[in-house]
Amino acid sequence: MTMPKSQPIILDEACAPRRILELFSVKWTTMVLHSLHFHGGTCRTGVLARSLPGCSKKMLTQTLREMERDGLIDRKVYPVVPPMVEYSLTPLGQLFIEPIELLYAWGEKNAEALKKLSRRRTATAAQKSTKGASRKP
Amino acid sequence: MTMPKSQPIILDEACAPRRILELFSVKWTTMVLHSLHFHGGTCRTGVLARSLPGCSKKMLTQTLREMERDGLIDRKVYPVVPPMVEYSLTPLGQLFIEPIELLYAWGEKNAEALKKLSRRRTATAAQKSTKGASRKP
DNA sequence: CCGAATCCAGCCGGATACTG
DNA sequence: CAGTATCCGGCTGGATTCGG
Repeated sequence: MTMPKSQPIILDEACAPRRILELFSVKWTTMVLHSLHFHGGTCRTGVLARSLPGCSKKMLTQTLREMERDGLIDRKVYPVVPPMVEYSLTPLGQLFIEPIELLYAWGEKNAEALKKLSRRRTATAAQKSTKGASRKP
Repeated sequence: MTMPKSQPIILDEACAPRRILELFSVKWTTMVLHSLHFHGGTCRTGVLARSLPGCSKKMLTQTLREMERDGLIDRKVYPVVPPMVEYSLTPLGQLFIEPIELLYAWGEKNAEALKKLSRRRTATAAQKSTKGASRKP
């Protein structure tokens, strides 16, 4: 009766599940959380960096800043020389460990089936047109 | 003995769990899978589009193409007019439904706690320098 | 209704150099 | 060691237009 004939919007931008899927889609975030957890909930910048091959220093710093702003991690600077900085999971960050580790375990369990997933550049890499370069001759 | 003193790389680029986290980090992919599942495993482009507010047509098409290439979905074109195209989950795609729905449910269950996650632009939006624009006046 | 092609501003993200 | 600042090529992705 009151149901409109059109399809309902099932992934409203504000709903919690969608925000989760979006958080998971922020590059490096889940991996940082996983790595932090793996190291006991706290670890230094360098260790974090070394555990994330493929993530540049710049990317790592940016990600860490964002995560700090979002309340997922804490940053503690020790006034020593050479400098030492430790990142640790906040309670909110810890909350995410469960689903992340679940996903992680699921990945291990299904490693075989997942080999079929071939290339995975980063995202969309399909709009290379046939032209190459001619913009400003 | 053979263990090196340095920290091990725990998220090697080739390991299955990492590839999963990366797949989840590809914008729209999990949402498309979820939406497809929600609609019974198959649905038309338009319905898909309407269920993903915030996703432009172009993005949707690109994502669908990538997913098709990766074997996550199938695309079927009906030679009718007006055109009708249906996308459906492949067995590989179906495999992902379980963890995605788990995550989805987890999000609903923890909706309260997740409200703390404030802004979530898209990813990194922190490198705005102080300068603004002067390149080519 | 579904999608391809084109245009193009704006950001992404690596490399590098520099501070403390 | 940790982080910032700057340069800058190239991809991202929205808007629009055309086609069946």
